[in-house]
Amino acid sequence: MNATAPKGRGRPKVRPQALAGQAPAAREKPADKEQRIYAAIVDRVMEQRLKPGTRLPEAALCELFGVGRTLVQKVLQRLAHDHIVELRPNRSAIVAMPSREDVGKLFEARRALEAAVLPLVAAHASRADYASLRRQLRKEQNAMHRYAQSEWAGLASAFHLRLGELSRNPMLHRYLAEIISRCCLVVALFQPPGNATCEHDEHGRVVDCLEAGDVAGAQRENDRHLRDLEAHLQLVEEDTDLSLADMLGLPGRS
Amino acid sequence: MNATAPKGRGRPKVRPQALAGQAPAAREKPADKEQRIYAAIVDRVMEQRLKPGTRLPEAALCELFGVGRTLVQKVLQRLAHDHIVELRPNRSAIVAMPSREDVGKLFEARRALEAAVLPLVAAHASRADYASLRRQLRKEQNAMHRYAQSEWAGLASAFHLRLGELSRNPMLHRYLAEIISRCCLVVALFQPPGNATCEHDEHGRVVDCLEAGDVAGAQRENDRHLRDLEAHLQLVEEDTDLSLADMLGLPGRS
DNA sequence: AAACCTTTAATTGTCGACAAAAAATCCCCG
DNA sequence: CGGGGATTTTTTGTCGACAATTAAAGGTTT
Repeated sequence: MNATAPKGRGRPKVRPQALAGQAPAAREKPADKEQRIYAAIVDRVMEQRLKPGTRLPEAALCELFGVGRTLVQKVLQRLAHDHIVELRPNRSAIVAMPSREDVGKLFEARRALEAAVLPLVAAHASRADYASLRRQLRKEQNAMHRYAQSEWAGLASAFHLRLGELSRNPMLHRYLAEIISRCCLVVALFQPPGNATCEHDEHGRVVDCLEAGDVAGAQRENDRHLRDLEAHLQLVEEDTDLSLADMLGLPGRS
Repeated sequence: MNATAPKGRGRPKVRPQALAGQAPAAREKPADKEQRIYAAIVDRVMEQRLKPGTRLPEAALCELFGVGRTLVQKVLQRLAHDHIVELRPNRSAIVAMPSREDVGKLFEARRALEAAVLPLVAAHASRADYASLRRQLRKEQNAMHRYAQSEWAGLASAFHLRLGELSRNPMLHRYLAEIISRCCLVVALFQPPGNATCEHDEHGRVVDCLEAGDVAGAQRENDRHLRDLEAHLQLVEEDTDLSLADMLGLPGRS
């Protein structure tokens, strides 16, 4: 028996993957431990380093973050509530894998919610808010032109997230944040690397309309933008059903 | 020392209140235990038997439902995420007490969300759906005319909830459900008993517009209905701050 | 060689235990 | 008689322990 080909019985051991970036050096407030773990996982999902379908065993997370299972379970519970992870009974939690139907409903909800948010933004936003929005927009374009995709993906999401924040409504902001993080998941799932949607400053046009007081126009532009985004997804899914159907439909010659 | 006036030291014992209706007779699926507890508490809040500010100690819930603290904590976590209960560090969880500002934001979010949902309802609803909606409406009116307030409150909420369901969008449905349950909380908090808002079939008019294909009209009617509802709240709050201010402002003569 | 059964380890579900924090009471002192 | 601490009790925060479930590999039979 050698190490490369374990011949022992039972289930093969899975090696805990590198996930946590920073180790907890000094003692921290006990209340924020949970938030730290939650944020760490969400960030990894948003920047697409944690791909959909990745298993998240509790024990591994415990070691990585240096906490007990109770904390990890609480975090997983919250992540599951936000549909970031999928929680199956008596099975490992996995990063959520939305189905094709889910994606349709997800974007439908996003369009509806952002359309509902825009009037509030127009009503509440001050000149300084628009200025900071423009600043963020420039950073975004900068990243896009540098082909820094992973960074750009985060910034593009941040724009929409900021819109939710500018609505000055905590609940709508939270809902939008949840939907956007799910959309990042979908992009990671359906968009092979390198295929970035080259957007021609669609965000900028939304801000233009907003600042000019044209709410309906902003809604129209944003709706079109989101539909573009959805349409550019490569709707192919490496499903087990598909391969099984192939194997059954064609009598294998090997 | 007698039982009516405990003179022992330390914190006085709190008696667990009657909360759980049915005892778990036979063994049930372990997966649904959590759902049962969650639903039980939400129901009590919706029917306003659990009033805002009521303390919910974990140990009491454990005894009442016959489960360990882990389960209870999971449920409380979920309830807190939905803003049904408020979870303060190292303190008992209490049924949420939204502030006056929260109420404004809450109704703002509700108006925005329902307005966003209505077009989807009009797009997806079949004739049978409208029929069942009408049936529900009649039950609601019946309860109103019988002055069965607690029942009516539940049915009135159920109407809006059903609208979310008819949008055929699980996310928007869930968000609306969360907002509506919070609104029930608010009504329980700001509306003294017996003061029911006598609505003149405002729900019916929404359905009329919807069935006639007049989405904008439905949105207008619903928006007005919700503003009415908010306006009828008695914006008085028996706050500890208020009574304290009273005591400090007026030199007591007793 | 394919299907079935057995074995084994991984993994979650749930619980009680212990420590820490907070609140209410009592005691002491002015 | 009132105020400030010490004390006790309650209550939550967190953890490891044990049982139950699931998945995977090995072995066996046809």
